[in-house]
Order: sequence, then C-alpha cells, then structure tokens
Amino acid sequence: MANDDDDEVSAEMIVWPLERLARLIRAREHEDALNPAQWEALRYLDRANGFSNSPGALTQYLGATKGTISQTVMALERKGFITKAAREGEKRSVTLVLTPKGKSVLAKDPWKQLAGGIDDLGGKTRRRLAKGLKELLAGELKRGKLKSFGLCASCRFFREKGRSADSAGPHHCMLLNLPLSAADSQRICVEHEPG
Amino acid sequence: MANDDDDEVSAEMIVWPLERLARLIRAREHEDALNPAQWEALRYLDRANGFSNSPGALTQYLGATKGTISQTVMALERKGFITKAAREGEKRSVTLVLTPKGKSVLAKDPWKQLAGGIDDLGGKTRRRLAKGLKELLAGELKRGKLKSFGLCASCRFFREKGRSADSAGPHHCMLLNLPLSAADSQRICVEHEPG
DNA sequence: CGGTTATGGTATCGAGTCGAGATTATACTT
DNA sequence: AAGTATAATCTCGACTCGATACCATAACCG
Repeated sequence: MANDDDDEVSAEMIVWPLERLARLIRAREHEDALNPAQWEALRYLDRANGFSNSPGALTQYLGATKGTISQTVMALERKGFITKAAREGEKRSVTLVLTPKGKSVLAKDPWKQLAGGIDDLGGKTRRRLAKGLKELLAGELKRGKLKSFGLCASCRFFREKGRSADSAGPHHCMLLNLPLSAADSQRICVEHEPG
Repeated sequence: MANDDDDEVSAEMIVWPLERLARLIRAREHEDALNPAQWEALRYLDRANGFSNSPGALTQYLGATKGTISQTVMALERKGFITKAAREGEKRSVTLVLTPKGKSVLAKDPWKQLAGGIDDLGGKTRRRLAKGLKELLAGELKRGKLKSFGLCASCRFFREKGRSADSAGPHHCMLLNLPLSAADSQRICVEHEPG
C-alpha cells in the first residue's frame, strides 16, 4: 500500500460509470405516476427548510428556469403530491409542502434504492466516494456560480445557541436574523454559504 | 489511519451529491444545438464498436424504448451529427456513424468538462471513486437485468491473438465468430459479457 | 409621494423526449 | 409455407424545457 498513488485512474473510468448510472436511474423515474423532473422537485421539497420550500429556490437548486419549475410544481399539485400556500410576510412568494401522499411516495424513489448498493461498499470506498463526489459537485457549483444548498452546521450565518425555553427554537440565522428550529437547521437552505 | 472504517458515511452523503451533480450537468446539456438525450446518444456512438453502433444497442445502453431512440436518432441525423447506412449482412439493421461535425462537437460535452475536476482529485480518492461507481453501476445493471457494455479485454468471448499480417485485425470474438480490429476491441460492445 | 428597477411567479409557445402500441420489413424455424 | 422473432419506424398523447412576455409585489430613490 506504499505506492497507493500509482496506477493512474483515468477520468473516463469515473465519468463513464457516473454518466450511465445517472442515465439508468433516470430511466426508472417514469414509474409511480411521476416523471424525472417531478421526482427531482419532490425530493428537494422533502429536504428543504422553511426558507427554501419555494419555486424560486427549487429553480436554483436544479439549475432550471422559473417557467419550467412553475409547470412541474403545478403538475405535482394537480396530482396531489404537494400543496401550495401563501408565504408569511411575502405576498409574491409561495410555500410548497408535501402532502401525506407526497411523503409516502418518496419511499419508492429510484435514487433511494441505490442506498442498498452503497451499504455493500467497504468503509474506505464509501468515505472516498463521498469525498470525491463532494469535490466534483463543488467544482460544478463554482463553474456555474450556483448555490451550495448545505446545512446550517456548515453555514457561516449559523449561530448555535444553548437550549432555551424559547418556543421558536434554540438556534439563530445571522443572515435572515430569524430564530431556527432544530428541525429546520437539519434541512438544506437556499441561503447557505460555506464558511 | 488504523481505524479507517470508523466514522460511517451515510448513504445520503453519497446519493445527494451524486443526484445533484447529475442534475446540474444535465441542465447544461441544452447548449450547442443539442439536448440531453441527443448528447447521450452521441457519446455512446463515439464509444461503440462496429457491432454496437445501431439504434437497438443504443436503446439497451440507455435503458430506453425503441421508439424514443428512433426519434432521437432522426433528430441527430437531421442536424448533421450522424449518418445512417445499411448494415453489412443484416438488412433489418442500420449503422450509425458520427460525422466530422458530430466528432468535433463532442469536445464541448458537459460531462467531459468534469474531467478537469477529476484531475484535481488525489490518487486514492480517484481510485476509490472509480471502484465505488463501478460497483454501484454493476448493482444497477443487475437489478434491471441490463447489459454491461464493457470492453473486449474483460469479455469472456474475447481471444487475443498475436500480431499477424491479416488486415482484418489480430483478435477474435468467439460469440460472433468474427475477427476484431485492434481499434474495435477498445470500444464498448452490446455483446459484452464479463468473465 | 411617484417613478424606476428588481423579484417571485404564471401564461403561452414551439421543439423535443418519452413510453405505448401498431406497423413494416427482414430473418429464422419447423 | 406458416409461424414467430427481430430491427426499426410511425403515430399518439402527456410531459419537459427554455424563451419570452406578462403580472403583482417589493425595494429603492429622488
């Protein structure tokens, strides 16, 4: 194991499987009354915090355009997977919330089924796989000047507070100057900035 | 480095970046007069050997249906990226060949641009990344009972022959019982079976 | 206050994907 | 010769997608 850096792995040996894997999973996203675009939106909304469950944030996350996302959101609403509601204190915006039907269909997410294969991987491979993908994604985000959509724990605007009796939650966001519930701090955020 | 297997990496830390990376690259596949489906087909045809450059093989590679691929192929032909020709000795089938225009546009392939980011990765990470992705893809292929589309070198039907003056090439395929040019043996094949 | 500009979302359009199913032509089998 | 399998195409309806125009609300500024 001394010369672990020999035997160069060509970029193709990473790009080709990556590309085909993504394509094949996508091909299975036409089942269960949803299609790939709708799956992507549903997955995002399941992970987004209260500042981020809007069509605009979804647009940025997916690297799409507002018009396209508007259509997809309407399809999801029509099919009963999400509901729309007015956003508190911002009449232009809207909140998108999963219905019970929306939450339950996520169990059949084709990407989620990949998790089984991941469990069979060795610890070293899992660690390096996560690290490599994280860096590749970071590069792609930088190239497209896109947002990171990370969790509070890695955000420069996050201030963790000790437990308190405050019902609004123990933490605080310095950017929006708002209290953060413990649950919300575990979800991805449009405003996230690493730091 | 002794306890390299501690600190479990959750499946989500692999699936989420993987999913978003694939989505973001896909979002950039609308440039250059092509769209994602057409990019996928063009990339495949650039890598397929002489037995595998048909609509049917492309259909299997992408996990799609014949009708869909037929449309995409016609679009690529209409746009001048590929040409269609009759297949030798099989009148039902067709060969799809990249035009010079098709070959040159591949330089702008959004997936290819990922290769730069891969070069920045460390050797260990690159190795494990390739290994992990290969295994995840193998699992996906098994689940969907799909073909591997590997190279001759890993195929159980391949017989490497010594150099000869035979113009048809030095190698041989035991399945189709045909000679194989050195060039073709370096391209992916519908008939590939690991072993 | 009024005007300009920015922002969040929708309406509409045309090109194209996608799976499903029917159709045509060729090949193989018995 | 009849039946079946295979390679590809055609047609259909539902949907994605970017582009553009549009509307409402918000922010800013003199």
